[in-house]
Amino acid sequence: MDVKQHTPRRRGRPPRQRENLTETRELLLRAGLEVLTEKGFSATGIEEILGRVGVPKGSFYHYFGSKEAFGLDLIERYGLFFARKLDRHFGNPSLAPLERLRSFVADAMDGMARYEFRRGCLIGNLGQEMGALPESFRDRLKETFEDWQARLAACLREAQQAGEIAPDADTEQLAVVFWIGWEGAVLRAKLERSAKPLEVFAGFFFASLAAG
Amino acid sequence: MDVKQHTPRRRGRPPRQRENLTETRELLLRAGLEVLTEKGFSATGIEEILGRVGVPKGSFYHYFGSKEAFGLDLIERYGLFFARKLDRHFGNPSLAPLERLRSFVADAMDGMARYEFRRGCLIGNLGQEMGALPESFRDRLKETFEDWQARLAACLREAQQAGEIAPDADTEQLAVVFWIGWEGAVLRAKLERSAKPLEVFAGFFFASLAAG
DNA sequence: ATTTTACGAGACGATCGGTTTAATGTTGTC
DNA sequence: GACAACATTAAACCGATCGTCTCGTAAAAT
Repeated sequence: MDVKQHTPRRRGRPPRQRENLTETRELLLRAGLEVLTEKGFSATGIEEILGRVGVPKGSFYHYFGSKEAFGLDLIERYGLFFARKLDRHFGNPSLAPLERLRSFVADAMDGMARYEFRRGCLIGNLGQEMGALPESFRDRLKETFEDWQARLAACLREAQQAGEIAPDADTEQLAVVFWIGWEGAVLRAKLERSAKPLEVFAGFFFASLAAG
Repeated sequence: MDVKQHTPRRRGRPPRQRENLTETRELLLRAGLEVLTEKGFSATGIEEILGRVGVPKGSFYHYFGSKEAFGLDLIERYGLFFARKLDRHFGNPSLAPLERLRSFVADAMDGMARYEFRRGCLIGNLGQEMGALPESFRDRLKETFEDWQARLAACLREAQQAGEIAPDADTEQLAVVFWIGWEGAVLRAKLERSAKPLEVFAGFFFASLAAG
């Protein structure tokens, strides 16, 4: 032991650590998100994504190990993106807790309208497709929902402390219900190309909080 | 006018009118339903369906004009199958109206459990996939949802007349909400391979009816 | 018997899927 | 500047896809 461990000083070009690994790769992920939220995983070919950013096919496997790895990356990325969005709303101190949820709803409706209700939720899309997806996706998708649920549950607890919802309400369960219904509403909104389903579900949810 | 319309008596082998038109064709539709509720439309190849029933490829295009036509046929078929199921429950005179809805929920949960939560709802599946589907599917899917909604709304009206839910409740809207949330719950049930999401959503829905 | 139609069977072709390969470009160190 | 290591990509691979095509057989009319 104790071989000369003192920096073997490898020859040749060193791998780039950061930054530009966030260039082409970044573009691919961004384009992938756009297409997958619209068409799903199995229905989308890798070439469509490549084509959008003008990257040749051979390059894909330089940046990602496989389509599956690309998908997993996308899930994590989208999960974080969405979690930040939630935090932005749920952590807004200038609104009452329930108003924060309302502001998220309005924001999400806006987001869907911006793309004419063609793009949905990546996690919901892949969840539905799960029967045709690599099994490795399942846990990631579940975790993502659990993460979102936890963030919403925290917001609902605040609402409870503020007296906006009944003190005996099960905020944990309510958070679960919200995401179940919300994903259903996103699905319908995509189908009908309308914000109506989102409105209807959110309306029902808030009304139930008030009454229950 | 009034040409001799009296059965031109076509020559050749007549098409099998019934029964056996419910043979190969029927088998293909049945198998198609199984696969599509599990994997969706785009992820499923026609050969997998053929393979399941041991029918050679050439036969497919004898019975169906295209994969798209097959899908449309399947939608109609599933819509009717499900409508009959709804009628069976919602028309059950031995139960109070709301109990009828509960019995449907129990039945549907059973159905999903029977296949270990691998198969979902065809209409929901295709709705989510809409971004990658022939546009002809959209109207059929919407119509199917509207049909189910109407049937549920009728049941809810009966519940209202029976005093099970508030007299000022908007039964039409409630029916819409139910299917939005239910489809979301089916999605999650498939993802988690568990009946929990179905229970949770149904529980919330009924609680809201009681309170609201 | 012969025609006409229904149905079964599978090869075929064109295309497109994800993936691999080997070659080319690039940027460091020696 | 030479060369080693890394970055990038062109081109090919191979299997699967949907849909077509032809051909063979079955069955009922003429």
